[in-house]
Order: sequence, then structure tokens, then C-alpha cells
Amino acid sequence: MANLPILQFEEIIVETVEKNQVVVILGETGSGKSTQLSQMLYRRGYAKAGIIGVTQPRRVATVSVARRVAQELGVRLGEEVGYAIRFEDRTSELTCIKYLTDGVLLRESLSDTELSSYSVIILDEAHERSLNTDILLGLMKRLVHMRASNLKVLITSATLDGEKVSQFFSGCPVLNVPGKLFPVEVFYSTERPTSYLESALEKAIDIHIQEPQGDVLIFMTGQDDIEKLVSKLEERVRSLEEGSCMDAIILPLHGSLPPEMQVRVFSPPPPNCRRFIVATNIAETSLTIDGVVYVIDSGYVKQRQYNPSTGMYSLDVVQISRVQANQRAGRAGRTRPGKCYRLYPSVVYHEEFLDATVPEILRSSLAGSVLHLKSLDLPDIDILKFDYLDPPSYESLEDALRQLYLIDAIDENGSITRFGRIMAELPLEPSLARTLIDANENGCLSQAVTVAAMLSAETTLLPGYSKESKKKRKHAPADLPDGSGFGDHIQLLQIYESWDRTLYDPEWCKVHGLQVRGMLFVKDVRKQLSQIMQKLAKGPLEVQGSHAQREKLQDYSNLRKALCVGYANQLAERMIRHNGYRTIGLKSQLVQVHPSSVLKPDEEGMLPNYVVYHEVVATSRPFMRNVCAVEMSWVLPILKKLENLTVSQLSGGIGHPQESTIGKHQDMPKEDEIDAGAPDDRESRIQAARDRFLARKANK
DNA sequence: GAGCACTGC
Repeated sequence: MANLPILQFEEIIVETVEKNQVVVILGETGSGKSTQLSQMLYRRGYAKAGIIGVTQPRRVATVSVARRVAQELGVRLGEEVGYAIRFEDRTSELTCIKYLTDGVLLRESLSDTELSSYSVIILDEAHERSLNTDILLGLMKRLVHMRASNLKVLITSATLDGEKVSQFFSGCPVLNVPGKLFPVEVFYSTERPTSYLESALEKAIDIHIQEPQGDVLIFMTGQDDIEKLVSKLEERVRSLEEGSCMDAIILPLHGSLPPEMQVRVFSPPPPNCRRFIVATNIAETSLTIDGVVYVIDSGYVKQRQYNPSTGMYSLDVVQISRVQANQRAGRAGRTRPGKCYRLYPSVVYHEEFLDATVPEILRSSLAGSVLHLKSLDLPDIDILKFDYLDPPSYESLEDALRQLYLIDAIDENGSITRFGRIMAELPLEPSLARTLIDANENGCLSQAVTVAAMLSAETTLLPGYSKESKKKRKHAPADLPDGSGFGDHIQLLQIYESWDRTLYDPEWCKVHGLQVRGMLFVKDVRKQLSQIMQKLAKGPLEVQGSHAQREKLQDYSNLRKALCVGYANQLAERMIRHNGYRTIGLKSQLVQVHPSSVLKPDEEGMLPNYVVYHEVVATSRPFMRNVCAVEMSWVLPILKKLENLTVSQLSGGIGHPQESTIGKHQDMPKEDEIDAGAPDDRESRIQAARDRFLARKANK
């Protein structure tokens, strides 16, 4: 601790904080800012009038940093120094320094808008620009005015981004703290490779033959490429002449690997052996691997982005930013001087790469964030005048408002409703929160809570798909329930209920190919959601499950109806005579049910006329993932609501962008880009749907 | 038939 670079700057940091309410600290990796800033301010008495809060974007980091600070101060974790992450609050009335995820702080702001228990708020790793951090930055900007006398705000960021943050906070001072990284020599390719997989392979072999000991970290975009490169590397290493170079271990590293496979990268290599770690950007920030001396950077990353005009997410391979490239290079210099090989020319880095990664707030659906802001009841605020570091597009805010209106979170004037307030309290996407409310009114809350919890954990439930692991597996997993033909939500419910009936037997999970950890997480989320509903819902609450639900031949109609109400903004109609669907909304999209879905066609081979979907993701084509069959009679009220929707009223002013802050945005839709045919198209579709419904009714 | 980077409440 004594030789942390930041400690030499203690005087100037403290002095700057004394004189200024907001300070930006630019600190590179290894500067010690995460552990030392809080302690410096603590020493100067800033914890006397309130808590020093430090946010982190990730849970693991939150806990480990808190643990270290407690150790350095010689106190017991949870007393003077504590942390709070979801499901785990280790703070007490003694706590002066509190580490927490940005999500938890945001949630605290719901019940205490002014965050009055804090005297200092440090937003650490702000350069990562998580959605939560960006909302917090906006809230801080308001808060420093409201609490001018008793709140200090510190923001830490990466070098390239500091000036922007400073400008956002009226030109507040920026302090630069050097890091403790070793120099990393950067090499560029002379041209862009035709195949960056091949090019990474050649570079890795070159290093292995020519360079002294030291591990190699290779950044690729996804599981598929990683597996390919791992097997090619293995092959090439094997073909090298025996004794011509040291041994090699080749390890894949990505998020869908089971945890026990991920931790393999932390055990040091045997002597005279070089490790190649082929990783996604999980190795950029989330996992730090010691012993890496060489980095090979493909220059690409897989990024999820939301298109507000279609309501669709897509997962695209895009070029990384300069901040990201530097972060990757820095991974080579943690233990000694290193080398970074960029598989792209220097001109690409300088002229094509963006300064910083496009922040999440510009790449996500904003329904949840807008609802959060609405529920804070900030007096002079409408969503448009809210000050964001990077303001989202007009289209994106409009999309959020439309979604919120369709699920009754805001009324036709854009004001938050009674439902909206309950929804904001639930740690769920708005559509699932709405589902819980409807389910509570219709006696199937217990089921809905299960579905919501299962969806929250979905990615951690199944071990990552891989051709390799499929081959190696000795036994195929036992069959899971099939959703009774109604689709994936019902299947998720049935899976949990089956496990529940075994009294949470871990063996059952293993036999069925489910991750025990994932299922336990579902159990936690279920409990949390039930408690929140218990606290919020007026009227009778049905959490345990009634007898009606346990009927043998149930069609889950109450639950499916609740899902239909909640997913009113995620509705699709089957096209005539084949199994393709069109989404129902502002702009209709052609989509298909994802082949992994358990939704079943009827005797004639036809899928249901209407489904709701959890999300549409465009991969090779646009697919609806997690669908649930719904009835036409539930859909009609939604169609009617869609018909009468006027967005300009929802936003109070959003329809006049030139008069609001929105006018500054670059991606305002131009007149000719607006799909003029859409309303008529929608009209006729609604009419057709109604006609079909009436015809069917008449037939009965 | 298709296949998904990473977080978080």
C-alpha cells in the first residue's frame, strides 16, 4: 500500500476536494484509486456527517475492494467499512465507508432521492459508462446543486474521457494520477488481415517461437472464434519440433464457460510452459490474469445494440474504441514490461476507432431508466430536460415512453401511474414488473414471480453450448418439461416447479443439465420479488400458490394473460398460412420464433395466432427468444390502445424537439425517414385482426 | 431449423 502512486497526491487531492464540490480523478489501472480515495477522505473527517459511498460497476469488485480497505484500516468488514450488493448488505450503523454497485445506489435513490445519508459519493470506473453510472451522473449533476453545502462528488475516469466529464460538471477540476503499469510496447500490422483468426494464430506462433517466457492473452469476439482458434493453436503447437520451444497450455475464456473452467486461468503455469489464453472482452475488465506479458488484439468486440425504431436488439461485431484498445494493451504490463500486437494498422487505430466505446445508454432500451426517473418525482424535471452526459436520441426516449404507456406505467399525459410506481420498485424489466402486478390481481402471482426470476437468471442456467462439450458429455441430460406447448415461459415455470418439488435437490439440476448456482440464484430472486410485492401490493397477495393452480389439467391461462398484459409492447401476430410472425408496434418487423423455442404447432402444423416474446434478437435473422402463446381476446385491448396512442402527449413537449434539449441530438429522425405508411398499415392490420376475431366468435 | 459479448437491481 505504501508505494501506491496515488498516495503522493494525497495533499493535492484533498485540497482540491475541499475547494470544489465535484472533482474528476483520472487514474490508470494500478493507481490505487479504488481503495485509497475513500480512505483519504475518511482521514480528513468526511465521514463525520455522512457515509462515504463508492460505486463499482461489478459485484465481485465491490466485495474485494471493500475487503481490502477493511483490512488496510484494520477493521472488521461490515463495521466501519462495508459493502452492499444485491442479496447481500454487509453494512451496519457503524459503517463510514460503503462500497456498493451502481445499481444498488440507484435503487437507494428511489427511497431517498437526495441520497442524504451520504456526505461523499465516489463514482468509480465511470469511464466504463454503464447504463446505471450514466443515470447516476445525471442525478449527481442535480444533486450537487440541491446539496451544495454538504455533498462532495468524485468521479474517476480513463484518460481519454476526463475532459468531457469535467465539462459536464461545469468545468470542475481534473486531477491526473499515474498508474503503476509497466511500459507496453505496441506493434501494429501493416495491413488489415483478411482473417483475423488466421492472423492471430500466426502471431501467437511467432511469439511462442521467438519471445522469452510470458503468457499470451488473445482478444477475440466470441465463443465460436475462440474454440476455433484454440483447436488450431493446439494443432500448430503439437506440430512444432519437439524441444524447439517450451510447452504450451491453451485455455479458452468466455462468459458462458462454467465458473470452474473460468478459474483455470488463475492457476499459474508449470515451469517452462507458456499459457495462451484466448478470451472475449471478459479479460478486459472483469477478470485480471497475472503473468500476461503479450497481448494480441483483434481490434473487434461483439456488442449488443438496441434499435428503438424496431424495438430489436442485435448482436454485432464492431471495431473497438481507443480506450478499449489501450485497456487491452495494458493487460500486458501488469507484472513486467510487455508487448501488444494489434492486428490492424496504426491508421485504423488513429482514424477509424472512436475515442471511447459508445456508452450503454445509447445502445439500450430506456424503458426501465425512464420509469426510474419518472418515479423519483423530481419537481422541475421532465425526461427530456434531464441532463445526460450523452443524451439518448429523441427516438429512443420516444420508444421508452410508448412502451411505458402500453404497459400502464404512465398515463396518456406521461405521468407515472400507481402501477408505474410499483413497477419501478421491482428489480425487473418493466414488462415483467407489469406481469407481476396483473398476476397478483388474477391469482397467479406465485407462478409469475417464478417466471420472472427464471428469466433473470436464464443465461446462468444452462452451461454454455459448445460442439466440444456436447461430444464429451457422456449422458444426454434428462428431458425437461415442455411448456405444455404454450411456449418457453411456461417451460421455465415448469422447470422451477419440478425442482421445487425435489426440495431443491442439486442432483436434479445436474441430471437435467442445469447449473445448480443458476437455480439457487432463481430461488433468491423469487424470494426478493415476493418480499417486494408483499410490501407494495395493496389488497390480497397470493405468493404461495393456491389450490386452483395445482389443478392437473391447467392451461396456465391466467399466467399467460398476465404475460400478455405485461408484454403488451412485445406482441407478434402470425402471418396467414405460414409460421412467420410480424411484430405489432410502431414499425412492424418480420420475425420468427427461435428454433430453440418449445412452442408447439397445432394439429395442422400452425403456430398460435398471437404470441408475446421476451426479446427479438437479430443474429442470422430476427428471432423472437422466449415466446408465449396468448389468446386473441387478450390482444384486442392492446391493439385498441396502440391505435389511440399519441406520443407527443406522452412526453409533454417531446413532439417539439426544437424547443427542448432534444433538439441538440444528431440523430433526430428526418421527415423523409419516418415511415409514413406505418399508421395506415397498422390500422388495416388491427381491422383485419378484429374481423378475424369476430368471424371466429360467430363460428362458435 | 439456429447458435449469445458483458454487466446489474
